[in-house]
This record gives sequence, C-alpha cells and structure tokens, in this order.
Amino acid sequence: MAQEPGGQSQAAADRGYAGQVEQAGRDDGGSQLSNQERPVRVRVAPSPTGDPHVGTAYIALFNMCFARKMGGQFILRIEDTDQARSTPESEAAIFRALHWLGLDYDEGPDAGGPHGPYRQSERSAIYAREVKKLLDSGHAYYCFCTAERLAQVKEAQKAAKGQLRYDGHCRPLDRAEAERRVAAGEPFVIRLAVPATGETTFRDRLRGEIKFDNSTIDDQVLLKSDGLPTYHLASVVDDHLMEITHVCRAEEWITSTPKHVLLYDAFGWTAPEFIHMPLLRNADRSKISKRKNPTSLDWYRSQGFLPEALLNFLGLLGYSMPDGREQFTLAEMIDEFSWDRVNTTGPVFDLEKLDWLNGTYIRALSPETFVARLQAENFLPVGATPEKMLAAAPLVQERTKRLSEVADLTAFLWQELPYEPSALLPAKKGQPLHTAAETRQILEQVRTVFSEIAATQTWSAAALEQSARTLAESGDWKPTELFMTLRIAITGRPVSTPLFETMVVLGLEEAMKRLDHAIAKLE
RNA sequence: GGCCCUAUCGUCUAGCGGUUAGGACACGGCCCUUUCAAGGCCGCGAUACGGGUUCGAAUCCCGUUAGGGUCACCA
Repeated sequence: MAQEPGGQSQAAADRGYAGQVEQAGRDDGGSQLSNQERPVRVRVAPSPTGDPHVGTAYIALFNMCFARKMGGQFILRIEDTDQARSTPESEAAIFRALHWLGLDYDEGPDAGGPHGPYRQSERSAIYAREVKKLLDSGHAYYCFCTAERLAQVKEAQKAAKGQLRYDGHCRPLDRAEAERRVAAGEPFVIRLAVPATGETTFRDRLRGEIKFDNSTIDDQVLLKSDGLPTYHLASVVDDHLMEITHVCRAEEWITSTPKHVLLYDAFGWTAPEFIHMPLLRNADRSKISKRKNPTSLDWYRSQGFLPEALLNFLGLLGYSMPDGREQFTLAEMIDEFSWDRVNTTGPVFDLEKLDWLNGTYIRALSPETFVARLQAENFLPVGATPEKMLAAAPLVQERTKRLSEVADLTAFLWQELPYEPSALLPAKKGQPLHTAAETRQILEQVRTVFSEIAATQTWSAAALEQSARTLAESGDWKPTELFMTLRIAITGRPVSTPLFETMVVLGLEEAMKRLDHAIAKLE
C-alpha cells in the first residue's frame, strides 16, 4: 500500500510512542503477535437504540460460532456513545434477546470480564486519553467549524458536483492557538487527519483486498462536541484494548474500514482481521428495515418462534453446512464452522421459510416440552389448563408454525364457540344436502349412541368414529357429511383438529353438552 | 452523482474448469385422509448480458447492465 512519505515517517515515530505506552502498564492491547497467533477474541457491538435487532443476532451468531470453534472468547460491547438515542431499556432488551437465543457471551456489561467496562459511555476517559495521542502525533486536529458552515460547504460541493467531504478548513490551525480557543470554551470536535494522497488497503476475509484512494476518505470526526467519541474512534480504541483479533460485522461498514485502518496505523497498533458479513435484505433487496420486515427480536419471540429455530434460520442465510443439511443445532454449526462457507451476497430474509423451519422444530418437541414452552413464553390461552393442553399437544403441534397460533387453534377447547345453525347443514355448492330436521334427527341418534359408548366402553376416538360411521351409512348420510356436521357442533368451526381425538380431549360431558346445543339450534 | 460491495430457480443455497446444474422453502398436481395439517410421490423453475483465457467454463479475467451499501458531531 502506497502511503504518502509523510505518513510513513509518522507511522515510524508512532511505533516508538506505542512502545512507551506498553511500558506504562496495562494499555497494551496490541501485542506484537499477529492475529493468527493470538487467542481468538471477537465481539458484537450493538448500539442500544430501539428494539433488539435481528441483524445483531445474525452477526452475534457468526462471531459466536467462530469464537467457539477456535476456543476463543466472544464479547458483547454496548456502543452507547449516542447520548440522544441510547436507552437503558434498549440495552436490557439486547441482553434479554441474546440470552433468549442462547448467544451467551463470555464478557459483557452484565457478564463482567477483565477488559471492562463494556459500555462505551463508561469509557470516556480512555477515549480522551487516546485521542490526545493522535493530537500529539499530528494524526488528528481540532475543528471549530459550525454546523452552518459545514452545511454551506456541502451545498457548494453539491452544486459543483464535487465530492461531499469536509474541506479541511481547520486542519492548518496552529495547535497552541486551537487549545487557547478550547480553553476559552469554544465548542470543538477532533478530526482525523487523513493523508491527502496515497491509498489505504485492507484485506477482508471474505472478499480479499479492498482498496480506497485516500483522497476519497473524509477527515472523520473522532471526538464529538459533547466530548464523547464517534463510533470510529471508540470501536478502534476498544477493539485494541479488548484485544479483539477479528472484527466480524455487517457489510455496511466496509466503506468506513479504511478510516479504522488509518487509525490503527496512527496509533501504531496492529489492526484486527476484518470480516464483513453480507447484509440481510428485505424482499426488495434493500437493507433489512422495520418498515418492510419485522426486525425486532422481541417480535420473533412474541410470535412464538423458537430460539433454536430462529438461530438455525439465521445460520442458513449466507451460510451452508458442508453436507448441505438445513436443520442443525448451534453446537453442530459451531462444530463445522468455517469462513470459507460464508457467502458475500445479501440474503433476503424469507419469513415463509422461517415459518416452515419453526414448524419442524415445534413438531419435534415432546408434548411435555411443547406445553412447558407454551407456559414459559406465555402462550397458554386464557382458561387453558396444562393437563388438557398436554392431551391435545400431539394434535396441535402438527398444525402449528408459531406458538402464537396455538390460542386460536385450540380456542374451542376452552370455550364453546358461537356459530350459525345453518353451518350444521351439510351443503354442496350452496345447496343443502340434508334438511334441518334430518340433521337434527341424526344428531339425536349420534347422541344416543355416544351415550351408550360412554356407559359401556372406554371413551376412545376409534370407538366413536366406528359408531358414527355405522350410523351415517345406515342412513342416507355420507360419513364425511356427518363428520362435518359433528365438527361444527363440537368445535364451532369447519376447520379443526381431528374430530374424534378432539372429542376425547374435550371430555365426554362437554362433548355431549355441545351436541345438545347443536340439536337445540335446529329446533 | 463519487467511492465500495455483489450477481445460480420467485426465495435460501450446492457447485470451487469437464454435473442430465443438485437440495430446501414457496407454488401446482397426485396419493393418504374426517376438515385443516403433517407425510409420500411427481412437476414447474436458475447460471444477468457481452467479450476474452482454455480442448472445455456457473466456476478464471475484463467490460456492460442491474441490485445493494456508503458518503453525519448515528452507529
């Protein structure tokens, strides 16, 4: 990479400076070992604004897999340097969501660890200290430009169809003079002094060499006027001090990576290896957004997606297992993990496939686990009992894609649903096949026969079906016609879990009561 | 618009110079069946385009086109 001459000598000077820092004590995140030689340490660094994002889980998953595969550490760092948007509620929601998914980190705000604090708002002194080094070495400078001036410059550049970037107005300012203005209380920011010429290159693990002309890189603000760092400064400083070896983040960061590389150079630190994951997409292929796609992990949880299913699904996006299997556990994914099988094209987040996958996980649950999950996640309908749900579980699981559907699917078990009397009459193309009187008559026969069964035999689905079938055939009813009439009488709906099994679950007394009600409706 | 990334069925993907381009979701049909599901079988359906390199390109290179990202004192 062709650095301008000045930049190179500056970098050399920095190395000596960095050496002093190391002697000074525990500020030595960057050992001289390469990233291949150091123990793997990766992180996910969400910003606590709004709902916990599905993209955070996606990136966390891949970081986690790599860390576990390599026997390294996985860290959570909260990037809350935006005072206006960060909230404690959002932070708590991130912790909750990640733990729900089983993406447990080794170090983090709520997990502790030797490289804390893990919340950037608590690290201000560190950034102030580090940015001063940049000021001293000439890699950063004070800027007093007002928002208005910046806006004007941008307008002028737009009009001239030139590049949109800071014009370097404050860069030539004398350091002593600048500090006098700072001391006088004038608002300021600190900017990165990007070399005017040359280019900055880095290697992306997935895409190879990526090259940027320095002339296209902005003099990025490092320290905001509120005294807090921007993402660029904070993440570079923290990744270094936290001894992060691999930065795996979303593709949207590629264009700011050269700024980070320049920062590592300016500090005299070894840059981590960069891995830019593809961006999750909406159906129209734009970056996934809450306007076009559910993005909140809380939403997925409230819909009744199982964490293991969601994780499996995320693992299918931009990634594939060596044997092509599509259903796998986190442990299996870790076991087989390799960056070599990560794609670079942004996958569309397909909710339909998630539904299918979630359904397969729900069906694989034991009835006991199924009910336990419903209870734990508050999906047990009002009035439902775990005992009855357990009995119904095998019938319900097979028809459930999301746990949230269970309430509707089993509604008739906990209450008698209203329906129109006409719904009891079998019909074909709008034409009734039997009159109300005929229907009432056969229902009365059914009630009689079922009562006998109840008195003499076990209340089994097979026995009920057999007698109902016999009854229908002895009359001029097709079994399916009678079954549909019974289905309406018992469940109140034309679509339900299998009729006779359902009656068994419902119980003798309740089923007979509903038959009586149906007969009454036909009088 | 500048810069950067990307390009196999509608969607998720396999493929890493020689395959009838494979699988999954979705969709359609059939079977099973008591409705809905689940399950089984079958079908539909892709290498963006144009140049090269090569005996041979989905695979390698270049260009075009298209899509995306990014150009904040947000991350």
